[in-house]
Amino acid sequence: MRRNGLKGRRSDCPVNFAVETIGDKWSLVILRDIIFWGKRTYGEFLRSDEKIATNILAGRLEYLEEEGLVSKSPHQTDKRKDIYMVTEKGIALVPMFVEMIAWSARNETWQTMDHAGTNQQRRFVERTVKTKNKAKLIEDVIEIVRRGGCVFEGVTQPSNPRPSRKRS
Amino acid sequence: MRRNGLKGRRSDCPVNFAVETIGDKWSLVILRDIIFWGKRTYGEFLRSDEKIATNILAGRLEYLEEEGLVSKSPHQTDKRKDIYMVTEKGIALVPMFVEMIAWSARNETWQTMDHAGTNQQRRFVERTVKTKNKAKLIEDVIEIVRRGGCVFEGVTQPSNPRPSRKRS
DNA sequence: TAAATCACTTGTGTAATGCAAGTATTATTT
DNA sequence: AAATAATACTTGCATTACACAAGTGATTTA
Repeated sequence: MRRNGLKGRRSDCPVNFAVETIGDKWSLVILRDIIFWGKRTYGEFLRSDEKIATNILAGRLEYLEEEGLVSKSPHQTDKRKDIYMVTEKGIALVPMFVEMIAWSARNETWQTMDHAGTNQQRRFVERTVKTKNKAKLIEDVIEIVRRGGCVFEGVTQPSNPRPSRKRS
Repeated sequence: MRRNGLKGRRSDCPVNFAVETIGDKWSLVILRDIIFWGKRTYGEFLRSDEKIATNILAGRLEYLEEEGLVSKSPHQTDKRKDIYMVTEKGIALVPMFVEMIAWSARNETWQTMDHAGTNQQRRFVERTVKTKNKAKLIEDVIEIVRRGGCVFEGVTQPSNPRPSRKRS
């Protein structure tokens, strides 16, 4: 295999590689929206609870596409929209997502926050903590996502209207 | 359990919680130094390959202590130094570290970088990817760290001399 | 006891992120 | 058909995180 410097990274450490590649404030949140919530369009990402700014979202989607973690393709019927999907490279992050969720769920600070989630979410989070077979859980999620599905089905938010300018 | 708002977080999502809590450019690198390399002092962290700036390191150590991920205690014999150790809350991140390492190791961009690591490192990275029993690997690491050890033994870097000011 | 080490702080510059407003294109409503 | 609305952005500016260089005081070593 032809090796090629540090590619602008601070070191060759795999922990550092992950931190530098996906350790910003938004990349994993966007991938979560796709993998767990089945969101696929710019507008759907914008409507997430975390309220990403429009310019940041545009930049992160461009970055994730460059990194090969998501793919972008035109919407079949609506020419205004593009569809963002997670690639195999992005799906490879599922084990990390599961451990991140399990860590948060075991963290007292998270536990003592208010939670507004559905039963479906609560059950999944609990499963990441309690399962005796994490590999199976991870495989299940990967299979669902490979088939074009997502972990929590049928719950994308409707859009809010925007105030209109009066005509001249 | 008494719940208590979002504690300044953007949402109640466990993925977002992890991103906001440890998703900066340095927290996980410092914890890696403790858990994997057995580093314990400010100076040892400074000498890591990633070359963290002195002020950033001071800030991150303070933050990690506040979050309860590391503990700080005076050095037994050298009054200039403090010893930083990983707490149980920090040890709980080991499964995430293992999956991060496995993800990077399976990522082509990382694979085609130059690697200067030791055989010990290479074997560990390979094990995260190839093991049939990830739970065992994780338990092994946690046990070592709980006993005050680290994954890669006996390899902390010596310090470099600093140019001296002449006396008046 | 001078020099070196150590764990920082301070000052300043740059990069990432955040907010509000605007724009071009396409879709929908009247 | 024309107006309105929706969608996916961009632009300009403010703020926060991180980066670099140079110090400082306490302690240890030569």
